[in-house]
Amino acid sequence: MKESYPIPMYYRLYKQLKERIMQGYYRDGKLPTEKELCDEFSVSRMTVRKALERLVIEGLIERKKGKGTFIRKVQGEEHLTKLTGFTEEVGENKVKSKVLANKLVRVPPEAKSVFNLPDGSLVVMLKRIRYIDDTPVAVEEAYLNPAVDVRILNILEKDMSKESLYRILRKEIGISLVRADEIIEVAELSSQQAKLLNLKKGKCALLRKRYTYTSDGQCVEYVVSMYRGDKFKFRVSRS
Amino acid sequence: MKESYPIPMYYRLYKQLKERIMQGYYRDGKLPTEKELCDEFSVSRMTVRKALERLVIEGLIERKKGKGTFIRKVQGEEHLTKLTGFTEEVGENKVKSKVLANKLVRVPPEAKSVFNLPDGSLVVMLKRIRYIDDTPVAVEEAYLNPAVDVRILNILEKDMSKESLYRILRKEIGISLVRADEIIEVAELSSQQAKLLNLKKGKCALLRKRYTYTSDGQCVEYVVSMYRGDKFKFRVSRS
DNA sequence: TCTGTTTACTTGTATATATAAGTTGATTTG
DNA sequence: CAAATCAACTTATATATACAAGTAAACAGA
Repeated sequence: MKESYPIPMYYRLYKQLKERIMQGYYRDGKLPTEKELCDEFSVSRMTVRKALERLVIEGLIERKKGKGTFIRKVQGEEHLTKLTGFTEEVGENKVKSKVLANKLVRVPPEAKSVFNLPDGSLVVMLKRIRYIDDTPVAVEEAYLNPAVDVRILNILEKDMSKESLYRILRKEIGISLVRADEIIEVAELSSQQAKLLNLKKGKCALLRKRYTYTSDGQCVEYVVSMYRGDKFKFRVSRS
Repeated sequence: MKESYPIPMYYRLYKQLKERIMQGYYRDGKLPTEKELCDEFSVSRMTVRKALERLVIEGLIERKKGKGTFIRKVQGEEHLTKLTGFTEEVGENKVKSKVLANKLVRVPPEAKSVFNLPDGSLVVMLKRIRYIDDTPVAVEEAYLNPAVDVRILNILEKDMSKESLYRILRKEIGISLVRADEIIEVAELSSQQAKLLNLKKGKCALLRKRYTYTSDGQCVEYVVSMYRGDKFKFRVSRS
């Protein structure tokens, strides 16, 4: 990362506490009080609270007024189940993928500003055809921002025809995905896309652009997906 | 500032700002500075920041150091992070409607079970063409469940070419709409729909089915809308 | 004119402090 | 002994203050 630049204290504290929680340092399931953390790290209470707040948002800890701060047993399960990738959406057993590309490319213009990267930066591009029951239903092009965590580059080495991208980001790299913005529109299949999906050029499809964000608001993923219009519907729950 | 309310100030501020953003109060897409908000609401900067932080997490606003706070609205897209009707989504000044029907009909089969009504019950059906800047962009067929509140029948008497349906439901009848489930898919325009939208039959469009629920879980509205595929995008925020 | 520099304004980080409101256990009181 | 109270803890809310770091426009000097 950008270790040479001054990293905010609350962020370093957040990282360190997260590390400790994941390594089982607080075995009794209880974190020190705010006061104790202030003393241990020689920071003010607000700095401690800001770090703890992030852990709450990620679902790692839970705080109770008058009692203390506790590690959640099912760490963020609820958060994780809501925001899902294709594999989780459809069900692991029926879905297959064919990897068309898994390589470094220059950041595309639509992602440049959300990724907050300079022109010409390299990002991981993963292009896959998605199958359900051996029928091709979508072409998906995902761009992943390695500035969020360098281990994202490890994806290049993986066999992504079997792996779930979101599982790797969450479980292996430990990135907590908390929000996604999607834009859904109608589009016609290009000849290339039509060929990949075994359809005719010009057929209607659902085009979904998705920006996925981590708990600290960094955009880690930009996906452009083309779904067969005759096979797919999107369900949205608003409140 | 000392308030005897049980609801925290930062939360009320967050709610109010959210409301304002939704209503288009900050039309230029820019929020006041922290200082200005401090002065307007007579609170400290931390309270303002805490309110704004929530809006950032929800993806409603975006903040830039040295520049200011900006509303994350992409122009030409529906702004649907809140539960809104068409009028609120697009902005009251630009939208017009033509009423094609406003009458009692038998409950359609897709709505019968969610409305929890016996076969052949009568419901209000409101069919409208929606215009933005005098261009027809959608055909909308709304079914309203009078079992939720009999005053829904009053809609039959209203001139719905000017009124916002959601305003009537919320403000006049006092129904609180809290959740909506939507299904978005691709569809081709029927000859009738094509004629209404001034397009050719068979053109691609976005078909949205929407079920809107009240706070006590009753389904009050079922809407089938056909949006021009070339004019509309749906924006969805997931978390 | 163009190029740095200053200056004012923005958000970001951080400290210190005060008060409120739940929780818990010890202490007082009937 | 039992119940009420109190004291000491916890997190939650809120204020005031300070400085850092980006941004942009005004300004000065070559």
